[in-house]
Parts: sequence; C-alpha cells; structure tokens
Amino acid sequence: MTRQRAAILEVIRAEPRHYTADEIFVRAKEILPTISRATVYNNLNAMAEERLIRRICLEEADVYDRSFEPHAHLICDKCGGIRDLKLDGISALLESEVGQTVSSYEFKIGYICEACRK
Amino acid sequence: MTRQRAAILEVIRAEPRHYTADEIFVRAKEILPTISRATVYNNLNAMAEERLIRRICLEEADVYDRSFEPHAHLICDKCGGIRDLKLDGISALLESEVGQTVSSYEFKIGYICEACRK
DNA sequence: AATGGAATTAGACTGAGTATAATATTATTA
DNA sequence: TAATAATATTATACTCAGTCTAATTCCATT
Repeated sequence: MTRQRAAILEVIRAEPRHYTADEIFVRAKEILPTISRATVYNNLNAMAEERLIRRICLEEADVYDRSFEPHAHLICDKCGGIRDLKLDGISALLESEVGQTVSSYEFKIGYICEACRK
Repeated sequence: MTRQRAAILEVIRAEPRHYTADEIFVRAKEILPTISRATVYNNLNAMAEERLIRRICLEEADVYDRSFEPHAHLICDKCGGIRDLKLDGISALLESEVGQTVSSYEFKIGYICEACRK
C-alpha cells in the first residue's frame, strides 16, 4: 500500500458519495500535492481489478464506489444523483436464472429522487 | 423517419449482436454512402431518448440494443461478448424494493461464456 | 415555386482515459 | 550498509469516442 493509494482510498471513503477519477485526483492532491493524474487512474483501475472498489460507468464519466460489496444504484433521471440500494434476493434470482457462476454485476436503476420530485 | 434513421435502424436490427456507434456508422455507410458520423450519433441519442433502442455503456465504447424492452445483459469477462437475458420477476422485485416508479434499468452481469469456458 | 423548419453533413473540437519514458521508491540480496 | 532488481510514481504526450458548429440539403406547406 503506497502513500498514493492510501490517499486515493482515503478520498473515496471520506464520504458516501461517488467521485469521478478527476474529482479523486483533485482531492488526493490536497493530501499528497505531488500525486499524478496517471497514478490516480492506475490505482483506480488496479483496485477495481482487485475488487477493492467498484467502477460505475455513467454517461459523462465513470465514478467509483467505496467498496465492491454487491448492490444496485438508483440514478436520478433529473439530477444524476446516485443512491446505493441493497437488493435482497437478487443473488438467488441471478443464480437460478443465469444457471452459472456470476462473477459480479452492475445494476443501474433509473428513477426520480425525492428532491427532484418536489 | 428519414432515410438516415431507417438505415441506422436497419443496421441495428439486421443481427442480434450489439454494435458500437462507429460500427453502425461504417455499416450504415454501405447503405447510404453519404451518411455522416454526426448523424449516426444524433440519431442513436435521439432514439435512445425516445426509448426506441437502448444504450449499453461498456468499458471501451457504448453499444446499442435493437429494442428498449427491459432485459439484462450477460457480459463475458474474457471475450466481452454480450448475451441478452430476460429476467422474470425482476420488475416485481424492483417495484417492491425501490418503492417508487422505476423509469428504466441497465443490468450488466459478469460471467464466463460457454465458448470461453472450454 | 417560394418559404420555413428540421435533419444532415463535414470537420473542428473536447476531454476522459491511456501510453510512455524517465525518475523515484521499495524490497532483496550479499 | 551498499549494490541490484523490481515495482510504483510522475509528467506529459497522445488517442479516440463522442460533441459542437456552421453551412447545406431535404421536405412539408402554402
């Protein structure tokens, strides 16, 4: 665990929200001013590969989830805000319907968030 | 329905596989040699908006689905191949767990396809 | 045939993400 | 501790999917 990776993880896990690579870069720079953009991208890719964090692919840019723990994402059609949603029963459903080992999944659900419904 | 949009739809619906915007551009050019890349992107965006087709966001580039009909996508971790999967019971599960109207969803499931398992 | 609105075209532009080559750090061995 | 090897970081150039723009073409309506 290099200082750079620690800083990146610190940023990702500081708040529940989901950051883009560039937001993480800017915030990590506040902790480690010499950190390079490439290092941020490298580590995000490596950590996603190692299943330490999860990449969520959105329209504009990818964002990152603080853990790999499987859950769905509610994405507001209006403001683009993301909310985590633990879906009980999804594993059983998947297992029975897919009929073979599922390595991971990404489940994005469109809706209108409370703030935007007002 | 312009000739351009018709050509794009013809390409998308010619085969069950999922094409990138650029692949659609190349194939649409065979039908309508003067078609422009911008037109392909414009129409794909418009048709996705109108829920005529569906955009699937993959690592490399987005691909398009011939219909908007809700279903999940099995994506092979090795070769990247996509297979459609109709998941019965997902609507009921979503309705009960989300607790409000779901406008659409995108469900990508990682697995190893039959060909790659051999 | 003339008018006006909408779609298309060509090509310049943007920016998220990648590749590269040089440098710095850490681990290993003697 | 010093020398060596292996790995990670840095800075920056680069790529390329997708967007933007301004000029042109198409098509419906009168």
